[in-house]
Amino acid sequence: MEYKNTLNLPVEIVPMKANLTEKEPKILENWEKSKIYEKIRSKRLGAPKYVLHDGPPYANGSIHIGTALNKVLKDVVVRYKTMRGYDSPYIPGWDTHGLPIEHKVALELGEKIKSMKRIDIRKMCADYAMKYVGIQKEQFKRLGIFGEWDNPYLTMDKSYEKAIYDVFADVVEKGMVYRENKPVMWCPVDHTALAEAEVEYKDDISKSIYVKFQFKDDPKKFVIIWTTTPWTLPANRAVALNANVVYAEVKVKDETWVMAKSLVQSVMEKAGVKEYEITGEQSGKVFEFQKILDPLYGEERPIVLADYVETESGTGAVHTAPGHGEEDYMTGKKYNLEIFSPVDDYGNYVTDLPKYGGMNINKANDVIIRDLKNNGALIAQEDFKHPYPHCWRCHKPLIFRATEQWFISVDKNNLRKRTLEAIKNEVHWIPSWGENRIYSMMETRPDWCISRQRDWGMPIPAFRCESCGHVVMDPDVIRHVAQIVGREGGDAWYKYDAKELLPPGYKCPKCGQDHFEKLYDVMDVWIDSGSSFEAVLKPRNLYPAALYLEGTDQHRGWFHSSLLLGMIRDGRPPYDNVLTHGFIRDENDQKMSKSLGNVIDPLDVINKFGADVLRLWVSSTEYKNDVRISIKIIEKQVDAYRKIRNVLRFIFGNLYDFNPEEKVDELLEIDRYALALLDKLVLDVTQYYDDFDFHKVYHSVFDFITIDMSAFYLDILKDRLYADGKRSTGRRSAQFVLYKTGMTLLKLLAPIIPFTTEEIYTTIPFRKLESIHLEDWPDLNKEDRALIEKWSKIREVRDVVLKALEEERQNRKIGHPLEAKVNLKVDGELYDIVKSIETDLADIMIVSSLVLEKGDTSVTVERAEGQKCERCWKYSTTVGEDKEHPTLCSRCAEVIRKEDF
RNA sequence: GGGCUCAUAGCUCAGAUGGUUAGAGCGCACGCCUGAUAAGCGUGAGGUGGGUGGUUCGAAUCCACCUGAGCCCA
Repeated sequence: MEYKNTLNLPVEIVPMKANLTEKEPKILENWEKSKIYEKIRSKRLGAPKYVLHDGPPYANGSIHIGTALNKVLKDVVVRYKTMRGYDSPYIPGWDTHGLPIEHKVALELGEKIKSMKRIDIRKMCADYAMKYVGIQKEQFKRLGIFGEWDNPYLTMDKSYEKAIYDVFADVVEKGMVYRENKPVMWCPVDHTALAEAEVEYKDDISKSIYVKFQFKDDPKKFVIIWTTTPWTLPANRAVALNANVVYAEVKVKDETWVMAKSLVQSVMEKAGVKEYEITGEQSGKVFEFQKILDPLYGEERPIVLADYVETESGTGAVHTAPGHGEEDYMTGKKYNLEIFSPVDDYGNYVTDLPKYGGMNINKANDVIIRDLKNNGALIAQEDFKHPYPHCWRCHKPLIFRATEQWFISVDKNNLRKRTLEAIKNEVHWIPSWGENRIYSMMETRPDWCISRQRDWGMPIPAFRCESCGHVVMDPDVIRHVAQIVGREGGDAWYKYDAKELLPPGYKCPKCGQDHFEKLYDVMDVWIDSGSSFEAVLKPRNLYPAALYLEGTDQHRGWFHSSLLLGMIRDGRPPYDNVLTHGFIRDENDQKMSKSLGNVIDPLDVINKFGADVLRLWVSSTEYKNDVRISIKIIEKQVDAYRKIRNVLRFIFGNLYDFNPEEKVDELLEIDRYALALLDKLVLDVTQYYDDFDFHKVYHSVFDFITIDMSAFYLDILKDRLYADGKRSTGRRSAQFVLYKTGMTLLKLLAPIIPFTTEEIYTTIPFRKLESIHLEDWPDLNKEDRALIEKWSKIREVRDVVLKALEEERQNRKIGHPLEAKVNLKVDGELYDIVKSIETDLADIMIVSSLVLEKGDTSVTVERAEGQKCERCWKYSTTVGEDKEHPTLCSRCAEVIRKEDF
């Protein structure tokens, strides 16, 4: 008789080879075909809601690893909450307006764009966005993200666009929108405003000059400023010093020049002054609000303080033209200076500017330098090479030029204060430092510049009266336009003329006339996405959201804009919790970049290893900080995946003849211990999911699988499963625990590896539902603490025995542990513990026999007595006793006789 | 330059309130098994806790500074 055939060896139900790249697409297909997501949704209908509101990624390219990280994290949250019994819908969205798309379209069009109508450019932008919405959608689905992919939100949806206007009308109505000059980058050749992304920096040579500004109450005292843009001097409104720099008073002939002390020598060399004397020094602070006279016009101007004034070059003093520089503008706002910008679209001074009106600013440089020389204000001049912004299209130098922009005031109606309080009191920030981060941003941020001189976005619904020039920004008008936009989309602004967009009979509130022109700025896209709570959540009755989950860059981005708009519209944040993740770096902690060649493409990972491997990687990281990825790191996850899969395969392979409906009357102690460990695992893992600590889920499940199951429990179980009678108490007890463990592990892992858990769930014979993702979370049972403690002591004894076995293996006394007989001595409490399971000790150590004695702890190993049983491979003195089965031990002989082979 | 953040074995991570020789898994090395087999089991070697100072009887844990890295501003 071939005794091997009488063993209950595992049957391969779950194949060892994962083959995810082929299986996952098929599972996806099945999900779609059987509408699993819809079934999940309807199963949770009426349950308490848990709303994770999706922040819209920008639709201008394939997904990258960061997007993948973000979406997988969201999916894990949503799947977990769903299994816990919440109604947790996920409505994915896309950010579709904005410069990056318009920029790409412009690149494709080239020169042609200059002759195109706005509405046609917009059409191309919309097409471009739609193309990538489609691409990204498929990529997200392939990652295993569950959501309403057939009904996502797009910021260019008509209904969404209407919601933007509804929010905006509110902002206007509350008096928070104003219009003011602000410098933007301007190309005088293409006469258009440019965004930072459209600017290229290259070296340029500028004329730098050193100019004397006389103190008002001392005609012999001057502050010396330095500038590389003489043409901005006519727009000068102040001189800025640094409060933390020491300024010297330098005697030059009968004059006193003020400049940074550390720069005196170099300035004097440039000015060709050989004889001078430092007669005093002052902190920059003391000059604040002193009056100086402008050398071109003789106007009185204040001295102000600004910490961007540096002493690397120049004089430690600069003039300040708030209409011609970002920093100057900030200083201008701070000191309430005029934002003066006397330059037109073509780079010429406006005609009514005294002295230089109508002149091109490039020519004006020389004229102004000459004038300064003539009136004695110029003390030095040189060429200065520095990086300077140029137009991406015509490659000519740009200028800063103030134009009319729209702003949302952050301080009107106490908005900033109320928002700061809400940050502290109404939102839970995870990790906790997020609160501090967004708080200090909100505390110091300037007013929100919301207008962009572009075409691809939501038009700012402003009209200008053709009679009196009054600019209309009226909430009722906006709501009227919103109705039209709700029907026809933002394009309506370009399709219809002003009369058709305004309410019938609308008259200018200033002059009573009724002829208007439309203005053509569009909104900052942060208004678009920041309005999503209005556009997406409220209509679906999902407001406010439980959670926003994005990268930490969104503390200034989406969290920030959503918060401000939420505070204005509803007086509360649109979210209760904000969870942030870090950024992805390579294994050397460097950021990913094409030039470094360290970019990992999520699609490559999916195509090579499978989405579940990528998701397993996500779950393994402490994503609240930055995380690392590389091929090597992914390959580690492949190993981990194999281990998990193999243990599940072993578990279910031993359950081929198990029927969970049949009662198992009695559990062995070690089996109850295994269940206690499982109970503890479920409790721990649940807590970790609740805390969004997915890496702890990963590690605790993985440790359970490898340490508690594979290396301990399952290894010990083999003899019982294989060699005991098929229906014996021992085998059925083990199978019951395996069944519990297997099903529980599938559920615990389902949010992380949805494909594999589904594959196994639909393969094994125990499935009750159509999909693992329709299952509920495992029950939470308090683990048997005493049993766990008792057995952890037993396991310590086991470690000592194992070590002794290893020694004798090295000494060639034994090979397989079943060749050993162990003599174990322990004392005290430990003896009592071990004694209580004495008959199982040999099996627990996986040796053929074990003799327990009381005494100082010691382990000795000798060759097992008796013969090796041909069936169970244990050594036993009972081998040979049975006449019918002379090569079997008594246990096996009995099993054989009882079972019918 | 400013705000926030991170830095524990090759890798991924643990390590309330400062207190015995800093832990786990993976990987690696060596060995066992060949009835989980492109599997399984055992043993072992790996850490000046980024660096320098300080507080303390005592610090990976508290403080300061420095270095490197990241996000957001300027």
